[in-house]
Amino acid sequence: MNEKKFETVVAHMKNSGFVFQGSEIYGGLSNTWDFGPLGVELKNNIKSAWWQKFIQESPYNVGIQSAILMNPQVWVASGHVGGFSDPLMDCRNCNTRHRADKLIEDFSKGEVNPGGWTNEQMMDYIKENKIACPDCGSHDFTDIKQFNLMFKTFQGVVEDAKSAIHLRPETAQGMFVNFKNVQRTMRRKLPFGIGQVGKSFRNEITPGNFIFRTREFEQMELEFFCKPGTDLEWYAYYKDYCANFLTTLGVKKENIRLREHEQKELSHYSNGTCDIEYSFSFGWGEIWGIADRTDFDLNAHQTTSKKSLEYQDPETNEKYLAYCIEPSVGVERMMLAFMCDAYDEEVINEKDTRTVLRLHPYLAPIKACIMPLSKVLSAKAMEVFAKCSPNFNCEFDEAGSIGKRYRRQDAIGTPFCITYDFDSETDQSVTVRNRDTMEQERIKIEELVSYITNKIKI
RNA sequence: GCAGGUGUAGUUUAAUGGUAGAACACAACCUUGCCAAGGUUGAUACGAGAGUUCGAUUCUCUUCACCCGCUCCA
Repeated sequence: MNEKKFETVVAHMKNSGFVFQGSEIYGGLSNTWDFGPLGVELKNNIKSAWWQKFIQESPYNVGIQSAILMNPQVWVASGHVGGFSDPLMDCRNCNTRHRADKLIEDFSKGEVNPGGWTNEQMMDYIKENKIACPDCGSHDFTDIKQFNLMFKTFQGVVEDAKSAIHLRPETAQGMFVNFKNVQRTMRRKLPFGIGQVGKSFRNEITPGNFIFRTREFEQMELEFFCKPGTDLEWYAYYKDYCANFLTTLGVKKENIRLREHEQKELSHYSNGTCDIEYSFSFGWGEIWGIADRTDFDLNAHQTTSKKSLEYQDPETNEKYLAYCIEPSVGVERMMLAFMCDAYDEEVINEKDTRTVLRLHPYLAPIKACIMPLSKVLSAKAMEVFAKCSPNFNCEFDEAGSIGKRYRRQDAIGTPFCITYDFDSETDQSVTVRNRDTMEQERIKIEELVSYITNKIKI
């Protein structure tokens, strides 16, 4: 996607009620975004599509909702406390940023491991060995600063170290720590999965690209547990399944690719990781990460909590830790991909273009707009609205010419426009116009709800 | 966080050391009977704060936000 189109899509989202800048009347807050009336509908639809496809329709999977605030030990076990804190410093000469530990590792060709060092130790080592900036060769570094990806806050009224807790940087750990609870209460046998949709928080050093990388975001994660040895099978299955999900709901095939991580890129615990990337204007951006995490997480929690998280196979009675396949996706990123591929400007003639948001009907914020052909028909048309509104999200519009009202709905992705005209009273029917085919159909008012309902399913 | 650029109605923009015009969009009324028609009227802006000045949207500083680059990976 080219930059100009991306900017157009972003402008359209801001102008039509999908996204607003966060805290706008106070001058905003860096990289925060509020979702407007249309944005929240779209997001909700994306989330319920995911829930339907990954939880509801799956014979294996169930959902949970775990707390955002978790026991600090969770983040010790997951590696977020130790591993997600990077010692960073800037080169004053060329304004590039570097990880101090990486510079030292690279300099010593892997012989020195600064893993447990303090900032002072690292700084001393860099000065003693005259390590230069890899980009410009100068020696003018700022002091090392620790960046921890997790937001810190305090539980209780006293702000002391004992009550310090973190906002979760991912939802996954909520599933791992509830492995036993879910398995026991839902009487699950392997394989089974636990899914969750919810907010996560990361104090990103470099957020940006509109809603692509923000510090507060929403994830849809599935932790799918299976018997060791069957993991690669499930890994392959979910790669396909996730890609299909995207294309079914309107992402163009040519705009996504599956990028398998190379061996050296893989985490030490992973048997395979694959990113589903979308071609944004700023390059290929990851929207879905599918990883074979082996038994790393359950093992880590078992060790740290000293509670057994083993599964006892009911047939063989053997005990083992389940392996885990994790497809993890960001709601906002997915939303951005859907918006980019849905946005279309149809040229009618030299002077006139029609902006159409070709969102999948399931995702469309508004499913139908009911409009009276003339204002004298408003009261009758309102009755049609009242009939529809309990079943799906719809809107009533009587302002402006009929053509203008069609265009307004096209621009926000509404798949159906329902016109109540002067014949409607006598034939008890309305005209339903389809956004994509532009075809019009005469539908009996009493069949209207089931007609629309059938067309907005996945 | 560092370096560079930007900041005028909802959007796109014009002009100016003497406090702002326009187009589209929006609202009301008239008109209109299935794809952005027309008319009348109306509301809405100099990102915020401080300084220089008789006076600042314009000059200076600070701050905030946005865009581009650097380590990130939903």
